[in-house]
Amino acid sequence: MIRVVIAEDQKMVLGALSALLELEGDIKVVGRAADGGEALELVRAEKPDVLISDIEMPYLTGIDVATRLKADGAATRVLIVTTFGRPGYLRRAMEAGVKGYLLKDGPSSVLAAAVRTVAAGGRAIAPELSEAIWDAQPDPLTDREREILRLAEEGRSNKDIADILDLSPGTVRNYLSEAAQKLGAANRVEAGRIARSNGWL
Amino acid sequence: MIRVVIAEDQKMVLGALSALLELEGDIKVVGRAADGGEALELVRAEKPDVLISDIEMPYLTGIDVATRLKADGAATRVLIVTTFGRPGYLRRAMEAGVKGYLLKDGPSSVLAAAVRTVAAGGRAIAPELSEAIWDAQPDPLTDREREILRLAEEGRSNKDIADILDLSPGTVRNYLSEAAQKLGAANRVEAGRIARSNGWL
DNA sequence: AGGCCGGCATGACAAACGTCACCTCACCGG
DNA sequence: CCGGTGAGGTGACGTTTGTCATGCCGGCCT
Repeated sequence: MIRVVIAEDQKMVLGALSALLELEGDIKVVGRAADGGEALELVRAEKPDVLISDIEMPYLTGIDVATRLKADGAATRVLIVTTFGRPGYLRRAMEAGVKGYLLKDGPSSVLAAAVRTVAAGGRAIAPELSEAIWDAQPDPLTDREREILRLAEEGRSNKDIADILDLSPGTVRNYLSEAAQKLGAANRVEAGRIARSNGWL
Repeated sequence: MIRVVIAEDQKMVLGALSALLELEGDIKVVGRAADGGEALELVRAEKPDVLISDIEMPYLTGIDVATRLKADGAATRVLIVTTFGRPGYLRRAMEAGVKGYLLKDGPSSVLAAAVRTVAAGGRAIAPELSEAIWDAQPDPLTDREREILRLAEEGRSNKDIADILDLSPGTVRNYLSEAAQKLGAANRVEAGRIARSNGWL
């Protein structure tokens, strides 16, 4: 019997995925979490064979959880199920020691199979992504650039950002200009979109 | 036996929701659609008691589908299940004659109950929203403003937008300025965020 | 016909942005 | 101790935005 914990912030989806897996004779859902913190606690307490997790969750993302479990040296294997096929996400997930990465766009029938594969020590990557990982350039942004870009994305002015980060407005301009160049964008808005679509924000 | 069709573009979630409902003795899933067009065809063919639909779907949104069914004079009642609690969406949904509106954030246990309520002719609105609908101001934007704001959001310059819409750049600036004032925003980016978070884009 | 929009345009001005060259200073590794 | 190197800053310059007042025109209402 494969014991799994599921983490997913949309409770309706969490319940539905549980129902889906409970239909399988060889899989047992031993825990449900609606955010990253809960997921981590549950895995530590239950030591399931597999953690199925979304990426975008309050407080701790699925990748954060995977990173901490890896640091723990936990035996639980992580299977990410997410909406976003962004190469940057997949890359970071792999670096966090994740064993499986599926898209919610994909057929639900593959979920149980992926759980079994991962529980048995294998890997399960959504086919549409297994190729994309090769040409996934690494994140070209520095931490500062990322931070500033995130604020710029929210519609804040250079001065606002400068106040928040305790920098000079000129420095903010420089970082933003640099980021835009790296990303091949004509302005902050486009830069934000490009970075986000690659999973770099 | 309540016959339902489910429309949801994330196939994994579609499968999971089906599984969840199939567990109920009195509900039968007679069709699954992964986009708005399919959903419409299926409902017309199957004439189910209830259509459970997401809003954001390729080609036709859940609200579009509801609008067309209303125009058909179809007996099928529509239950929206979506991620977004945006007042504007709920408002538009109600205007499209939708009978139920749930959030994916809510507990999965309410889904079956909502299906029964709606099938019986009642209404099922997520409690966190039933109040919000009262103070949902109507969309203050004109079509032109909306159109221009959408392009501005993508990082395009006034000149780009002017070329696309065959207007003068000055006019574009004026519309954007007007939209920002209406929305209480300091710039185009903030305006875009505000409009989007209200479901006006 | 007269009046009143709504959609579009212009011109002017200030503020915010994007780009570049160049500077400081702390730190780190020979 | 000296030469990188990297985070942060400055100043100048041109471009893009945001704001406003003003004007034109084609419907539309009465």
